[in-house]
Amino acid sequence: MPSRPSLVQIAERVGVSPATVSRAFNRPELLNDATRERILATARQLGFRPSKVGSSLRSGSTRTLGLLLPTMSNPVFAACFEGAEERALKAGYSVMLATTGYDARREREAARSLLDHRVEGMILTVADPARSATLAELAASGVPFVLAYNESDRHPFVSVDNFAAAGDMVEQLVASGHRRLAMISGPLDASDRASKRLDGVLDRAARLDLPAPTHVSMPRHTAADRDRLRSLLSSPRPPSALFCSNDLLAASVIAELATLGLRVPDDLSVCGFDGMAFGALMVPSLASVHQPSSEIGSQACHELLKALAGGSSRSVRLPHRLSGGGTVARLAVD
Amino acid sequence: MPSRPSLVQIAERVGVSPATVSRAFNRPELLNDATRERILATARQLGFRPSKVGSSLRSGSTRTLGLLLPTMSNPVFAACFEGAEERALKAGYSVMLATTGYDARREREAARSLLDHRVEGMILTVADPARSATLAELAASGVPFVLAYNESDRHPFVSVDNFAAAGDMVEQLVASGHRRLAMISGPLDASDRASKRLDGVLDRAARLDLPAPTHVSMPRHTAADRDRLRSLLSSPRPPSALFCSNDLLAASVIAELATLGLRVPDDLSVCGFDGMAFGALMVPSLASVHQPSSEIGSQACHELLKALAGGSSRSVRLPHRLSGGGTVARLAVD
DNA sequence: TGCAACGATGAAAACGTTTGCAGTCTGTTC
DNA sequence: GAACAGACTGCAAACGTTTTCATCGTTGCA
Repeated sequence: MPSRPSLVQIAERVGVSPATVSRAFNRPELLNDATRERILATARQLGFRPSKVGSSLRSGSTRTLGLLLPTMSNPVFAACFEGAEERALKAGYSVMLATTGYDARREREAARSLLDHRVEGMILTVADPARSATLAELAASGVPFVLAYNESDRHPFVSVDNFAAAGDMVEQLVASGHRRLAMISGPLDASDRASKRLDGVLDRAARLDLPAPTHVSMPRHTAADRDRLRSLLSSPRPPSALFCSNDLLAASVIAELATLGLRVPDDLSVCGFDGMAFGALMVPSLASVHQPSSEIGSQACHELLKALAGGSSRSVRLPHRLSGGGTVARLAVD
Repeated sequence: MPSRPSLVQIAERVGVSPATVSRAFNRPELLNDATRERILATARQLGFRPSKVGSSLRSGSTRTLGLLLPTMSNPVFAACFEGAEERALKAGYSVMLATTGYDARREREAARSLLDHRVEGMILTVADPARSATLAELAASGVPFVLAYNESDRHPFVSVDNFAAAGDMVEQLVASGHRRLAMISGPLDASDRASKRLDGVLDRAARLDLPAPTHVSMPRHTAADRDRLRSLLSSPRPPSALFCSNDLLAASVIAELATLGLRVPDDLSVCGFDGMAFGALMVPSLASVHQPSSEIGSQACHELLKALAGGSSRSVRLPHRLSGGGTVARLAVD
């Protein structure tokens, strides 16, 4: 197993200068056809491919983007990744991915590591853009970045309008005859999305003269806590519909309800937020606010690339869409 | 926005040699306390962090691993990624992730790109290790790699024993009173796992004197084709249980069955393979062969790190586990 | 014939680090 | 007082590229 040959060794072998070998790969049109072929043939034969490490150093450009997302276990972020990756690939960029597990410390470390690798730009989702140390550091570093899913008035982002979207779901629940709602979320301080969605729910409920929806916060983002769920349902006038701040949580809620002997939607309606592909496969299918995750990723990447090309990134709000599902019952009017 | 300072500029600023600055970060114990502090302070103040590009070039080590997986939309691979990432992180490695979308061409391009970036090792899942051009190239390159999910007698891998695992599921189905089985998979030539699982099913069925299970191949890995499903069920003696070669496919099958008016498990039993976390949240919960995806990722990474440390990687078969679920009915004996 | 322009290639510097070797102190030991 | 050890730091080369500038033939044209 020969240690990878370098451009210089190819040059020696072929009997040309390193510059010429370099040109054979980067500016092939500059070379005499015969020379070029001779070089490429030798390169192929020896298994040579130019090292990006060397070229990054010399050119000052790594052609690599950093992606910093909470977790890949949430299909929303997985889709976002794929959207961004595809877009990056088309533009000739590679992707370094790091996950934070919703942990601020890991988030900071990972961002630093990405910067150390000299990624040229970054796409990331943080807990709360207003208080994120990571974001401050990133801004100070001068490396362009675009937020995904977060909303911010200080930094470019790509997301849906969480406030409005949550409100629209309330409206749809009301249209189905529901008036007593509850919002279920994970820890609010670890997700500005969840906060915005809750605000949207409360606001719209108020406008529609609904009784103020209860809010229950679960200890984890994507798993329902059985006791808190039970206590919510045993209140004097329990909700007829549970709006969960994300789809995984909704699925978990439904599963917990089943263990409590409650069937969805017959005994209780449930809906989520995200529109993950999987929701459509559930039986009954999960009602949700669909956000175009893959597009969020690709758009974020697109905006980032604009910045890298010397332009500047704009914030983008992509349209959401209510995807009705079998988990919300149509109630007879009181 | 000041362009990132280099180690040399810090050196000048502090009034020491570049070597000393380098040591402040890599061998701090070598330095006089005062010097070290002066350097680190200036570095912090100017926002300097040593560039991995420079150090990779000089040291010949990028401390980066490549991950090449079919898709992040399948939670199995997402979990595998997270397992590997965590393990890599602990060892001080970063991760470059690329997805192939089950496409051989993209697979090859992505592998090359990772090699160009001089990843020190690679973890990957290919369609069929025996015929993979990517794998051949990779082996020729001399970069160590470990297969995940694939099984091979020529390359190190980490996976479950697909043949045996599928057989065990057959056994469990039989224990629940099922005798007429069907296996549903995606395109076999794009997944050696699916093939092995099918073999396992056929083999065990034969041993148990079952009627030979039908096999239906769907055009896509994770989506059921309605027509093929219908034609399977309208055969003279239709199966009572459908064994799907992965969980996403199983979920899709269940959803399709629902649109055909068939309820699971009352009218038909369904089970999958993967044990994705999500299956447990389905109602009823999805019966499946659980493979420890996160551990597959971390073990693969572990084996890879062993190779990088000068040792060699061994193939590992991790234990599978049948996770009984509500989607398989317990039939009365004929 | 002379000169410009062009095509093809080479020489060398530069990118940001790391590290073996050598050097300068200081303090210690006979 | 000399030799020496140890602590600390500097010098300079090297890693694999890219790119500017220069060079050398050739060709086209006046």
